[in-house]
Amino acid sequence: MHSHRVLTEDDYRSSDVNALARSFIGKFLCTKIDGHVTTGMIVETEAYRGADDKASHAYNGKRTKRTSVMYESAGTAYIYLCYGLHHMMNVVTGPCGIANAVLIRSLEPISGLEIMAERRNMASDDNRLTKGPGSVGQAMGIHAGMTGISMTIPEPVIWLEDRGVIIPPSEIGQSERIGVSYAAECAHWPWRYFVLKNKYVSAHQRMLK
DNA sequence: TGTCGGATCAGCT
DNA sequence: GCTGATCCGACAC
Repeated sequence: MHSHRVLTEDDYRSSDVNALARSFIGKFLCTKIDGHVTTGMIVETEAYRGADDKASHAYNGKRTKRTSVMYESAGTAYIYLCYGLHHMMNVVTGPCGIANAVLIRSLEPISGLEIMAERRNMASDDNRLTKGPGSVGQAMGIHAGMTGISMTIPEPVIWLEDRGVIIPPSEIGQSERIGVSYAAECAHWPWRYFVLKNKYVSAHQRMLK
């Protein structure tokens, strides 16, 4: 119950990015930046599949300076700037060279609430502290300059932990992904996973079930 | 070299 | 519910 197992490359290597996105629900995202440790339990994720997913930055094998990180080994952090101000935290998954990724959209804050609140310029009990991917990046001190770093090396800056928390399948909801309406038929793929009724989950109104 | 728009959020109304 | 903030990557020219 109180084991804190850091996820290893094996935990990220499955080619089933949806299974991984679902499995990350209830895991813990942790950062240690300038000596400040912050952690939060993951309550919302989305899967992106490079090969055939028009919502993915790596759709159809697209490779640019930014997206080259997505082709790195499983357990690499892919972080990019969105709308010029939001730093989006993704975990590269799947076999090396397969550009799958899981976007971490929301956390339930667990520790380091004061530093999170300081970074967010809001009260530590505000439920917007780690709600939505831009908020997660800001609260955790994650920025695009960190893209490409490994989450599986010793003493990582960003990592995931399994703390033995099991979210029952009946408490996990599924829906279309947020903000990808441009992605044609892929926009409707139900590749978003979230903890039902959790107050840190974003965009409740778009839930399917 | 220039233009376009996005895997968003907070603060209003 | 609406809107401004804010900027770099991607691609057209």
